[in-house]
Formats: sequence, C-alpha cells, structure tokens
Amino acid sequence: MAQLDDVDLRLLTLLQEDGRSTQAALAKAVGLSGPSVYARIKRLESEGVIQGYSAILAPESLGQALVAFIRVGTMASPDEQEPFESYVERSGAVLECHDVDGEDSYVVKVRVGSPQELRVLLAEIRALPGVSRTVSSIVLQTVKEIRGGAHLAEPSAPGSKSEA
Amino acid sequence: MAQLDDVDLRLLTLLQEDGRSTQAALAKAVGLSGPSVYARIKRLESEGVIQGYSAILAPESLGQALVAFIRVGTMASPDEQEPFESYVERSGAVLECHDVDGEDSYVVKVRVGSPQELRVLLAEIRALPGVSRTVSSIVLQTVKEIRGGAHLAEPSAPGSKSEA
DNA sequence: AATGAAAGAGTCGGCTT
DNA sequence: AAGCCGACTCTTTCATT
Repeated sequence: MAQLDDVDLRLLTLLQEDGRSTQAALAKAVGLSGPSVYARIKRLESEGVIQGYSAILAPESLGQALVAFIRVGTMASPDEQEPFESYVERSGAVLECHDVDGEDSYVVKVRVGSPQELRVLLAEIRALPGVSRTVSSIVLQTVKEIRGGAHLAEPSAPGSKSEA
Repeated sequence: MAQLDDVDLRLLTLLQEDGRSTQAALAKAVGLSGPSVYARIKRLESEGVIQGYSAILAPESLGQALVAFIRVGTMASPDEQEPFESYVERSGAVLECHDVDGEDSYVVKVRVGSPQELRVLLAEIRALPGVSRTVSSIVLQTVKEIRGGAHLAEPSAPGSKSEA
C-alpha cells in the first residue's frame, strides 16, 4: 500500500492546487529532478491516491446559479431505497448524495438554474417510492468551498509539528 | 461576456472528466484542429469559465475517512457571525460552509480522520461566540459525489448502467 | 535518483476561407 | 472573424549511469 512521504504530500498539494502544473515546475518546487517526479506521480496514480484530474468550471457561466441542500427521509426497507439512489445517480442536478446517520436518511446537494427547477426536482424526489420527507436549505452565500474533496494544507493543526 | 456554443460545452465536459486531456485528443473529439481548440480553451480560461485545474485525491489515502455535515444555528446579530466564519475559513477540516435559509444558519461539510477529531471539532464550533446549536450527520456511505461543482455530462439515458 | 536524448504536445506566427 | 497549417519550444518519457 501507499506510504506517503513528505515529498509525496508536497506533490499532492501542488497538484491539487494546479492539476496542470508541469513536471518541471513540480521538480523545482520539491527539489528533485523531472524523472523522479514523473515516477512518483505515476506511482501515486497507479496506487489510486491520485484518482484523476479535472477542470474547475464556474457554475454561473453554465446557468446554474442556485445551490441547495436537501435532507431526505426514506422508509427503512432496503428495497425501497433503490429508486431513490438510482434517481440521484441519473440526475444531472445532483452534485452529491450521502447516506447519513441520525434523523435523516440522505443529505443531497443539488445545483439548478432557477427556483422553478428546484421545485420540479423536489417534486420528483418526493414522488419516488420510499421517500417520506424532504427538508430543503437554499444556499444564500457560500463562505467556503474546497473542490478537491480532501484537504492537505493544514495551517491550524493543534499540536502538530511544522514542516521540514 | 461568454457565449458558449456547442463545441465549448463539449470541451468543458471533456476537460471536467479529464483535466489533463491533451489538446490533440480534444481536437479529435470535437472535430477541430489543435490551434482552434487551443484558442477556445484560452478564451474560456481568460473569461473565467474554466477557473483552474485540480488533481482529484483519494481521501482514504490521506487518513481522512470520516465525513460529516453539521448544521449550525447562530444568533441573528451580524457581529456575532464573524468568529464563526473566520473559524471555518481557517480550519483545514472544513471542506464547505454555506449560509442557508430556513431553520439553520449554516451547513458545514467537514472531513476528519476519526470520531475523536469530530468531537473536538464540534466542541470548538459550539464554543464560538454566536453559535447556539449544532446538529451533526455522519456520512455512512457516499452514493454520489461530483467534484467539479458544476455538471455538464448528462447522458440522461433512463435506465443506463454504470461503468466498472 | 540524476543525466541526456528522442518522441510528442503546446504555443505562436502567418495564411486561407 | 474563425479555423487550419507549419515551425519552434517546452514537456513528457525512457534508457542509461
């Protein structure tokens, strides 16, 4: 399995910030030579630490201005959850869907172009078999949003050592 | 401003799926020549439609196994919200923080390495001035998670099967 | 892990429609 | 105005030390 050393973490941080950073720039940043960096990145890719690369797009430019979180309650029977999960997989408006503990069954993050679209989306979700309840929270302002899904740069770890 | 034609949308879709796709591959896919694709991508970048590129990292490989959504209630006075927003900006565990309407004030998405870290995080949040209430939902399973933040690729075939 | 070389891609001018 | 062509530069990639 993957044992990540300090250089690996540095490379991952840089690639998370700029996925198109050239190997030359990476090599200079970590103090190694091109081929070494190349070998490390290939290793990280094949080990699955780097799952891929993606362009970050501006949602507003694509006519998707409205973000909302929807908490969905479903019936307990597992058979009844398949229509719901199948729906969120197919729907282009659904950015995320997580099975959670607690009072709700799912937390769903959606992005749509208008309140009307959200209304349609909610109606569709409520009409799915097994769905018993939905509670929506429309995003008024996004305070923070990290795209990578994983953080690496952590300036505020209490009790952690500083970098080399 | 940006007027996106069909080719632009195609390029954006491809780049969202693979941010390191070569211009040659993109050119072949959209039926244009290399320089044309190059010009379009540069235009999309300078217009801000493409905000950047990022490597997608596997959270498990980085020792961050536990994801949770925290709904936070705060006092109404705006002065009191600054400590909270300042905290989430600084905390490396906070992936997202959205100001929402409805019964809660914020929806916060966090990623930590262990339940203990989550406990510490919650205690810190609750100790912030202005925070009146927190409700946590621990993610048991992620059904869907799109990293880009915006969707484009929509096969929209009802009953389509997933890939390997 | 570094060096150096070959293959390929990105980049920029100018030309064509 | 927008796309193609061809040349130059830089990056990626591989064999060798």
